[in-house]
Amino acid sequence: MATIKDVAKAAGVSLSTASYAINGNRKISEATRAKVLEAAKQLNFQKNGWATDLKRSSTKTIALIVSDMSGPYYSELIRGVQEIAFENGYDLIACSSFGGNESTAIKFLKEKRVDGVIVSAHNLQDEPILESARKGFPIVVLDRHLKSDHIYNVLVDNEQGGYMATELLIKNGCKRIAYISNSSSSYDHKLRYKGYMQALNDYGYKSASNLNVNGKFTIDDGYRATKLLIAQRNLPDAIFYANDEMAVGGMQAFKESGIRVPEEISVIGFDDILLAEYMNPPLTTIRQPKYEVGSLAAHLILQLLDGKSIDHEYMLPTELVVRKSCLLRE
Amino acid sequence: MATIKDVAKAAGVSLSTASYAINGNRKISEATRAKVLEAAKQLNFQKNGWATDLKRSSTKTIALIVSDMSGPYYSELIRGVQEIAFENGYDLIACSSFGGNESTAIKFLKEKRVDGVIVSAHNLQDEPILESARKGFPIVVLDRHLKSDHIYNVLVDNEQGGYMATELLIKNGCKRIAYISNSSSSYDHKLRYKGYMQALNDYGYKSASNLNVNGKFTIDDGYRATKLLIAQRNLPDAIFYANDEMAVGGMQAFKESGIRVPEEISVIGFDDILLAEYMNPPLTTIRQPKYEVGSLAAHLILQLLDGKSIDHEYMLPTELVVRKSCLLRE
DNA sequence: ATGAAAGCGCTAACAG
DNA sequence: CTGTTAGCGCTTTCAT
Repeated sequence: MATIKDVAKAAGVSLSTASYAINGNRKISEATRAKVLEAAKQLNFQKNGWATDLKRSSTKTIALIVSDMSGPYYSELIRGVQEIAFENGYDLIACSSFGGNESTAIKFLKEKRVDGVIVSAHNLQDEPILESARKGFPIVVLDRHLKSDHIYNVLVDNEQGGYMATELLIKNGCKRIAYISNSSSSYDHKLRYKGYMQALNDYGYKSASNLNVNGKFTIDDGYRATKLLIAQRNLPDAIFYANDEMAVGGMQAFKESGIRVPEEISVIGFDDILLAEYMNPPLTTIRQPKYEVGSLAAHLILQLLDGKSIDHEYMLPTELVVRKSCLLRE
Repeated sequence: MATIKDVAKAAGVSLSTASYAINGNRKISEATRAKVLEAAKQLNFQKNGWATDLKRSSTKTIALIVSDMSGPYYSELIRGVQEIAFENGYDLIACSSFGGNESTAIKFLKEKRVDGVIVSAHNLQDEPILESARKGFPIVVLDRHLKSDHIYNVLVDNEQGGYMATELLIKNGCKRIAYISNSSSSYDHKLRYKGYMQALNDYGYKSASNLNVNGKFTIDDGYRATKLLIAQRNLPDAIFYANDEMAVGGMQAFKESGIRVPEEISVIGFDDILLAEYMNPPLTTIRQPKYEVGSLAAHLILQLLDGKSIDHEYMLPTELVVRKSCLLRE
């Protein structure tokens, strides 16, 4: 691949002249510029942006690390980050933490210099993140609580959400309310569970059943967990799933078994993914302000890059979205 | 931020020794290594991976460019690329072409050196892609036909898909079949349309109506286009939407207007996004082999990077997925 | 086993 | 207006 050196040689000018010409610096004469540009075209020259960044000591790009670039969950979040970054002349690149400590994510945290990083990946441990935080390299973490000088937290009030979900079920007249989650519960899921227990407690109920399956909060995991529950033949009258994807899987399982939602069992999810609205029946759920989380995170990074000093913790509320998957019993 | 230079100084060794120690080269004595590592820890040293890449002339990462990182469409595709890349020790980063010629995408094509690029973004013009193609920098394009020495195409047989969709409708007994798409039709959408017209022709039908809305193939655009069609009060008995998202919007419009799908009107989409299966009624559609496209693209990049010489064009078939949104009329 | 020095591709301060 | 030169942070050959 041709370098700027080759271009300079071909055009018969010095390195710097070539550089100036290519970057449109005005002190180069039209004639020379044309010569250089022509040579560049001939050689099919493309500049190596990382070399530029190296020189400039800034990449003008921020990285977003997600646990699964391909999941339905991240859509809105990404949009939030994207828009803010773009408006401010920053690039956004996303990479996944698929592969754990060997993952691209870790490399971006530790090696590939970007100006800032937003981390939303529960399958990443705390240490690599903590170790990566350093002055001049702002990190915003989204789904966990991490305290460190150079780490900032954007949190969603999962506990409140869990509480609201459970309370709705209770007020609807459900007596036996189960919670289905994942055994390797992440920070936010633990809080949802806490909210669930709190509500139960406040109203003098106790947990009907509390199923933790191994898995990754996917549709499939929800399906399997629910099948298990059905097989045990002692169905509660409502289930609070730790997230929408699991709820979707659950509803599928119920449909297959001829159990009607919400007539026979109420279902509530968490997140409000796109799918939720289109389910049959439409899924009642707790909405996370995903777009807001994303754009806030981007804003914070930008402010930090700007040398501003800001709070270390931000908490955003959740919102109950009532649709048709929960029955009002009398 | 501390550099390796600082570490070397702090440890009282030379630059090269520090580098060797940090990279685990065995010719460094245990004592020195320990000293260096200690200094690195003290200074919170993190190496700059781009500098390494610059030196090594390889980044071991491939970039995936998509038109909308946040859309529901790309999930499977990304997974396909991700898995293959990861298995082969490559990193994957995704960036969006949001912002057109100023976008991060263009920078990755032209400036930020990665080892290879996969492009799936209809909102990017041909030129920047063509201009970026050069020896030793493989580009695989997914949603368009682009001929150039260093560009490789992975295509899905959209025409066949369009044909199958239309044929199903015809065989189901629909007489008046409309096609709803986007005016700025991209390459693959044109082919879908061609398949549609071909089928109509083969069976001696003609197009009932052919609505092109301005927009971006989103749920919302489908909704608006359908509302328009409804307002015109001369509904066809089947609609072939250019993609699932538009079909979803269409079904929403029908529901609001009290028009029953499929009893009063049959609906078919294209892509088979996650949502399709969960619609009410479940959406009949044409499946694109998204995962396969992604993994094939990744494989190609890897082979090219390996110096192998391969075909320039690959065509994958589509598949009809019959669900409940099309009525069998007699 | 360790260090000096060249160089990856680029920019920019300085001199002319 | 153009060229010389130092240097961004790192690896690696070659000497010692």
